[in-house]
Amino acid sequence: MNIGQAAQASGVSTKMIRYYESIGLVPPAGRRDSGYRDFGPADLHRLGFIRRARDLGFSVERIRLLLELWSDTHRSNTEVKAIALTHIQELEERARQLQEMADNLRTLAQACDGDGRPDCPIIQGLEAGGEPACHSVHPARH
Amino acid sequence: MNIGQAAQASGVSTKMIRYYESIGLVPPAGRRDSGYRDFGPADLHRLGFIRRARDLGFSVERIRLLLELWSDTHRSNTEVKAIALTHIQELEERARQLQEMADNLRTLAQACDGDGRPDCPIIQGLEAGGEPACHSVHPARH
DNA sequence: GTTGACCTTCCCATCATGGGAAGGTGCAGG
DNA sequence: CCTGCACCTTCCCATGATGGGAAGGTCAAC
Repeated sequence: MNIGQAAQASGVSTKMIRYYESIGLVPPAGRRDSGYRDFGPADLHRLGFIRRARDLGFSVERIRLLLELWSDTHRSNTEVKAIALTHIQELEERARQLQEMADNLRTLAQACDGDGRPDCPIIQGLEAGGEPACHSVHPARH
Repeated sequence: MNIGQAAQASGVSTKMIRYYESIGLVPPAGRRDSGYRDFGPADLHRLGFIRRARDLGFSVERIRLLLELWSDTHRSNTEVKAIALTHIQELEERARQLQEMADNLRTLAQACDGDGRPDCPIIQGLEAGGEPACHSVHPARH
């Protein structure tokens, strides 16, 4: 199977398949005499695993861990679950931060009539935004 | 005022101040005889505007628009509000996608006991994840 | 044998940010 | 005056995951 067909079957682009090979996330594909890569069912299986993990937002490095656990028949599901729970927390933290930005901006936007006059509370909020909007330092606080 | 002091006062790192200057987001700072940049109150004001906009998740290009509107005394607040509302939608869309990933993963994780056995529904879900997971919806990268 | 679709490698771009090297400036203490 | 240290300058490189595109080889159908 050529790389294009493997891409279509797995849902991973040809660019990404080559990239994953280059960083060792998948083993080097077999080659035909022509130099073309040749993919078999096991390769597709692995690529599908990777794509589903990416669809769930896992980073490449986390996927590398998951792949190791996948191929380890003596793995403990405790480790897998720990990775998953950590990832869930990170996803929710990022979602929460984005939503917080949206909420803050909406507060500003609600004060703006948008009626065509030059007067604009949104601009004013950015201009002199009260406090330094507690950003960089300690994101802990829960 | 040196760049380090401007950085502390505005909450924008020295690296970022130079970068913003290089891409024309802020005008070239004045220079002393030594070649050191010299920042005045107007520069700090602009840097503070930029930092607050970034804290709200605006991209550099959007900030460029906002800065133009800021300096345009005849601006209409309609435009500003339109940018803000568009941005709110994008933020909430991204937050929603992240939360959806978290929810999907949590569904898998809840099926996993994490009791130390090799059997793991999370790995199984990644391995044979049913549907091709609807590829058309990517996390938006602007 | 030609054509067009596919493959190969290699380099470059993104976006916002930081790291670090090599060298100049400024100031305070001996 | 000299030394040291903290700061400044520019320049290059790296990130993470992805795509674009060029230059050139391969394959299959007509």
